[in-house]
Amino acid sequence: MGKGEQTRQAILDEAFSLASCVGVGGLSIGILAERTKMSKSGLFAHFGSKEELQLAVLREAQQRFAEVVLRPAFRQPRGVARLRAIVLNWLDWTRVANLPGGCVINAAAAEFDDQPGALRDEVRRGLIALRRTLVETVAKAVEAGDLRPDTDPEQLAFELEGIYQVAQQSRRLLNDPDADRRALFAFDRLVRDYAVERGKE
Amino acid sequence: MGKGEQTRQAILDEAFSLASCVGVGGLSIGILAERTKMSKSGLFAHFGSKEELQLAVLREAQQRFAEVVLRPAFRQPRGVARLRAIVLNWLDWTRVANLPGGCVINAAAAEFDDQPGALRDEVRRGLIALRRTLVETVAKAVEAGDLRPDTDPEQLAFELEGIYQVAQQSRRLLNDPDADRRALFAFDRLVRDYAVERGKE
DNA sequence: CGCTTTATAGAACGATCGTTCGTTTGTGTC
DNA sequence: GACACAAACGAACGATCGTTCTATAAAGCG
Repeated sequence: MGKGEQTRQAILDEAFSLASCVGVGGLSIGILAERTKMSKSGLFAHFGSKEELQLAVLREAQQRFAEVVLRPAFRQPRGVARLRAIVLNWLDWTRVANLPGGCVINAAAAEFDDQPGALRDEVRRGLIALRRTLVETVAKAVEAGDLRPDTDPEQLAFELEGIYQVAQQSRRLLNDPDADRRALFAFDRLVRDYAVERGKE
Repeated sequence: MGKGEQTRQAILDEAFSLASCVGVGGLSIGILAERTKMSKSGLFAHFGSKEELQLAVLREAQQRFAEVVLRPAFRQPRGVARLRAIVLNWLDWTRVANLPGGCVINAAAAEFDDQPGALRDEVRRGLIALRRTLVETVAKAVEAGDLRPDTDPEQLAFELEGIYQVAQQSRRLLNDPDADRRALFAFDRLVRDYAVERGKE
């Protein structure tokens, strides 16, 4: 890796955790230059525009999410176990990744959901991919016989995302120490609802 | 109402719908002055600082939420009927209120959840009040005999907020036309889970 | 009406924003 | 070591930001 790629990555690291606090839209080249001890113009040259920097941060976030949340979970056997692993990693990922100010992607989703442009498209792309992964994981849990055959994977994935989002908000804004516990409780109840009832099948 | 209060409200109206699109943090006095056909300084004088303007917008949002979502629902008899009315109004409130860019409060929650200050405090206060209202409504549904006595109102309120949040995201960002239907489906399943089973009681 | 108070306008402030340009420093290669 | 190229810098740009000040216009009241 050449010098250019190296510093670019260092900038991205700093931008990533900064965006966690101020949002992807709140990123500032001046402040970022200050934190990385670079000149504004020197930093700027690595991206060509602020939007390109923001896009790079979003892509970085998605990549780390896949590494930290999804990939380890896929070592679990297909079925509810894998689904549960995803939820557990998901709830933990702001701690595992360097995200002192919360999930970048979720914040960006709320920020850009009504502002057409490349940033919104990128966020959208990422969330659609995540949703698809969830749907497929649920579908495999059905195939594996963990969930009832009439389970609607899209509905279950929908509800899983809701659990995650409210957990984040409860933990971060309301300072609710029980947020994770409640999220897991909701997940378990959800899965129990859709589970095949072993005694009756 | 004097002239001052009148124009202040007009500014707030405009700021409210503008914040829906760009976020409470993205509000700009210059742009707001342009939209209201006022001078920056003339507009500014009504609030004294940008932060005070932002706080006023947040308070306005909370007041409208109470009027549009909660108050009508409280005309329903206590119990699941009232709870369902809240959810229905809730899902509709970005359409009923002038919120072309989505729920101001939820966006602000994601924006300020890690930035200490008066704005975060205000958002927090509003969301805590909402959560409490939900909890009490659930508790009354238990008293009314609609829900099982061992129902945990805080848990149910927690999950209700999750349903709302994912519905918003799915509708606004993913353009999912089924978002509201899925949210209602989740609500009904949730309530059925906690409902007293009439045949067995 | 006249008088006091309030509301609005206009110009300017310093700060910061993203961006451009020319130059200098550094890196990697023959 | 010399050369070609990439990387970083420093200064400046025009624009916009929130804010302040002073002056003008309007509103409210006797």
